[in-house]
Amino acid sequence: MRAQTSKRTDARRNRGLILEAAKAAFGRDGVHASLDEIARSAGVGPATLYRHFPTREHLLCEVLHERQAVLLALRDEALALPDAKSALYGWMTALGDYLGAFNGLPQPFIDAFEAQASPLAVTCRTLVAITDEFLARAKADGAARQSVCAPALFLSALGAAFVHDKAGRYGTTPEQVEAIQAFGYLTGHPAVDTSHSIRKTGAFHD
Amino acid sequence: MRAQTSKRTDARRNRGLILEAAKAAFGRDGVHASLDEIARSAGVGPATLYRHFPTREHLLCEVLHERQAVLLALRDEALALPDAKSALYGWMTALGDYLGAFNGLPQPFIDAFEAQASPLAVTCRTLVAITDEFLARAKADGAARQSVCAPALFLSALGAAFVHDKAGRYGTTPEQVEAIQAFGYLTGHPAVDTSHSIRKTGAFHD
DNA sequence: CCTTGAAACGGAGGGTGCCTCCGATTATAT
DNA sequence: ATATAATCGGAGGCACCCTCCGTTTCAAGG
Repeated sequence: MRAQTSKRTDARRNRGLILEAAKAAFGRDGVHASLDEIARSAGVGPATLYRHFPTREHLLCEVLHERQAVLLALRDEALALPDAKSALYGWMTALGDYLGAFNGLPQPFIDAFEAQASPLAVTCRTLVAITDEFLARAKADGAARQSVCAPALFLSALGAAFVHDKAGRYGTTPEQVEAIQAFGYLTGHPAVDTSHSIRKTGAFHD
Repeated sequence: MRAQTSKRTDARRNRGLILEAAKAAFGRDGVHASLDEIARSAGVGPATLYRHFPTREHLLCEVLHERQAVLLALRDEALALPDAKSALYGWMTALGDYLGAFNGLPQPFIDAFEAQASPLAVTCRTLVAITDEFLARAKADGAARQSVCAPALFLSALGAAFVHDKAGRYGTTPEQVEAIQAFGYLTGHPAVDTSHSIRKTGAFHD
């Protein structure tokens, strides 16, 4: 959250140049864009980049801040919807768009999930928390299944984002994938949602 | 499918050594394991590895053959089930296990999806075709939603596999993620399944 | 304006991984 | 036993990541 509060003007300037170059590179080449190349196109040495952003995740995190503002605006928009189901669906759509900002973005999020040291981890937790808000409201309204939990739903969003833009290549559409995420591929409900026979691993195992 | 049909015995021997080393390395380090390291641990030079397997995907594809036998056996097992829903669910579970064989395996599959030159592309198509069999039967039985198509379902499986083993890290379980994949997170059905008002992008947009 | 100390810079370079030449080696056929 | 063709593997080029350290630049104080 801290802004470019550095003492020297050249440092602030370079920081901005690097962020600009990184935004372009991540957008063009995905999250695995070469950091040396980013430094080069920003007109700074590699060491300067690493001094400002110790890891790729730090850089990525800062570049994402702009997109996060959009995401939070969409959250507010969705929160204002009277229908809990539409609100949750709207949030999940916005989340999907956010996670599709750069090619390969779900991967660092997954990694951050396990390494809480990553600067993305806090973002991760925030997104799960917001998801939980929408989910709780939808559950209370009967709009979401009772057995869904926020972390799993967030993971599901990561998985969907992972495959989202590849749908066109194989005779299907992103909307189809989203529909499976939202409504499943099977008909009916899992056993745990109907309070009948709560066996260990769901209805159809063995 | 062609076995080790090479002219010289040392070539066949090396091929086997490389496959053995690769299986261990992929299992330990995931699909991004160092190829030079695999060659080293197999006791051959890097060039030998690349002569036998021009790309990482070729090597991966061969290593996966063993697992594919298991997968096909599970398919037969599922095909024998009288219930179409259990059959489809069983297949999706088997597919998920297969895709979880090595850490990061979904990524090469996604890549193969777009580059039909990859040796994994044919595997990809086969898996989609099998998925389609189970899906068609389930649809006819009313066990699967009508608007689900096999490519989208396969992509969904890739997405689920991508996040599958990370569930434990964040207070949820793989089963939760599978449940969302199978039954969705929302209640009810999408508009397209009820033959009412087929608008372009589903029920909850805008 | 000049000095001066600290902050910031960036080139050089070490480590690793990918992949390919090409001279050396080895298997097989005659 | 020899010839020949298949196979091997080390060396090395290239890209990327990241860091050390001598040099430059800022800005505060005289």
